[in-house]
Amino acid sequence: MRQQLRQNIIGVCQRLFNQEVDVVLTRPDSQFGDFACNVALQLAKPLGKNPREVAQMIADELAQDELLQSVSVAGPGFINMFLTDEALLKLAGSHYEGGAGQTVVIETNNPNPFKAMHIGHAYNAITADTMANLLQYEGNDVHRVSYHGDVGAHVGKSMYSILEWLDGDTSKLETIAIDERNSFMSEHYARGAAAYDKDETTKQKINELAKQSFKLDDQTYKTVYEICIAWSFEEIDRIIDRLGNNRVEKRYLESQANALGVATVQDHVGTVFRESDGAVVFDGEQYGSFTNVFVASNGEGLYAARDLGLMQLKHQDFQADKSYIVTGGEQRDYFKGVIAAAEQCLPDLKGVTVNVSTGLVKLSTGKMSSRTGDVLDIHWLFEQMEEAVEARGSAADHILLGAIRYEFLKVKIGSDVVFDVGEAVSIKGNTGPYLQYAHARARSILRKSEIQSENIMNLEEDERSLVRKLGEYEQTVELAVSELLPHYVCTYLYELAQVFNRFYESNTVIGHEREAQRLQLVDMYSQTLRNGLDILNITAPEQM
RNA sequence: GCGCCCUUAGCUCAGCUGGAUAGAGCGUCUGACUUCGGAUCAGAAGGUCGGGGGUUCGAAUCCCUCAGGGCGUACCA
Repeated sequence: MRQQLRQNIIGVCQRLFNQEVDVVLTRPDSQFGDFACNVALQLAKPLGKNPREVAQMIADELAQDELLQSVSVAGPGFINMFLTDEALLKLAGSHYEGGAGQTVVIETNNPNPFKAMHIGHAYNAITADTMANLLQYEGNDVHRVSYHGDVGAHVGKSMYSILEWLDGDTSKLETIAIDERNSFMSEHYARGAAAYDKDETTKQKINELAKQSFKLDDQTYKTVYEICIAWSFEEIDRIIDRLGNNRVEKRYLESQANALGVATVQDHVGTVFRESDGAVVFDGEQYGSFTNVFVASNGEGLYAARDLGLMQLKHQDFQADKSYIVTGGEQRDYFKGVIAAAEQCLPDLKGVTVNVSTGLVKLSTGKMSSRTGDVLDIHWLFEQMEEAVEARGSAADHILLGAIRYEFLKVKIGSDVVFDVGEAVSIKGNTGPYLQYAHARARSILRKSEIQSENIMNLEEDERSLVRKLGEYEQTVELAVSELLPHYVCTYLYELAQVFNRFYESNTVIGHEREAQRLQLVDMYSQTLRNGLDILNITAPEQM
């Protein structure tokens, strides 16, 4: 429908001026029209004509178009178009059709075991999972995976503290209740991290324990390590579920990726990599990165080498056309280097891996997630949200979820998120619960009416503005999908709900002479709302 | 030092590949309720789009420069 109009305009320009133009239909202020385009401004220069004159010529031709009710020229040479009611209704009823049909892998969460999940992890997981939804909407075969650091320095730190606490008696672990495990782990990590900086002997000891995470050749170590890993993954699954995310179909571990990554690096020393002070490094400067160590001078693989291994594991499993890795912005330059190195070692993977970087999560109270403070523990967030939701008289889990998810998703990926608990659950303004309430309200009207809806044909003024907004949905989803940015959907849904609430404020549905027709509008509206919320994995409730 | 990112209303953010009077929410002030669910709606105040140049018919958007902030810069992940 939109494409048809676009083609018609291209056709007109072709006929009139014999010019190939790229027509972009924009949505102007509603006073101007349903669509606008600026082709006349583009054409004026090559044609050597006055833009308004060109616009008028095009407009005169377009006036014949059966999709259009009226066409006018305004400003410097904009062509403004109003659709016929029929065309507008058709547009409102159309759905975004994808069609990419590629195979895609995306990491939708990657918290490390032995550490507590914090708000940053939640943000990352929600963002990535919603991106995965968008990729599915596009028609791709999407595989959600995760990747976790089960080896290395942080494991050494945790193990140091835990082993010291156990003092040889591994059965002490059984005394830790399920809901205490998360804080148990984070406390020991914090203690180990503190000990690491204390003195040289402890540091050596922890480094040794970190090494053991690769080998697991000590029986006590192995037993404790495996229990803690299991706890961590149970906890991660619980939190992922609670956040409303989809589970992953495959979980990758750094320990699995390590050997393959190191071998790949060793195979390319002298060509892609070079040796320096006994370590193997990649010079990433020309790729916007920096010189980065892939294999340490002691021969052990580092994070970068493991990423190289991981890319190959994913490729073996899925042969994906695209592979998305969603991380914090601080890893942006790092990934430029790793991806450049990977493409040189593994030509099959050229153009496959994409790193999407998110911003930091800050709290409105001013504390930042990079701090080690436990106030940013994910459970703390849940508690805060629960309290706030209950204080407003609604304790439903899906409202809490809608509030959290929407608060994260409404900001553009890449900019920092300032998370304000009070605002997120306020149920007023641009929030998840506002949209959920809007949906419940619309459904309530549909339940309450006792007559059948009828096809609406011509539109009254207020009805028209609602239908116009509904007609923007398909374009919005297309934009969100093509740029992989969920916030477009959020912004649109909020505006849609506002438009409806305005309509509803001054137009009755039930009992009105146009009740049957308006019921159809309410139905279209509630479905659009639900479809949009589905993309965000936010429940559209029947009532609240 | 070098590199990347950011700077829009008091606060938190949008602003669609440069386009028409720069838009929302929160907060503040003023209104609308025997409510088809007021968890709503209407209105007001509030902006030299960090500063300065440039390109263009036209710049919050592109280029240069300066200031301020964040992140990254070799064996952490």
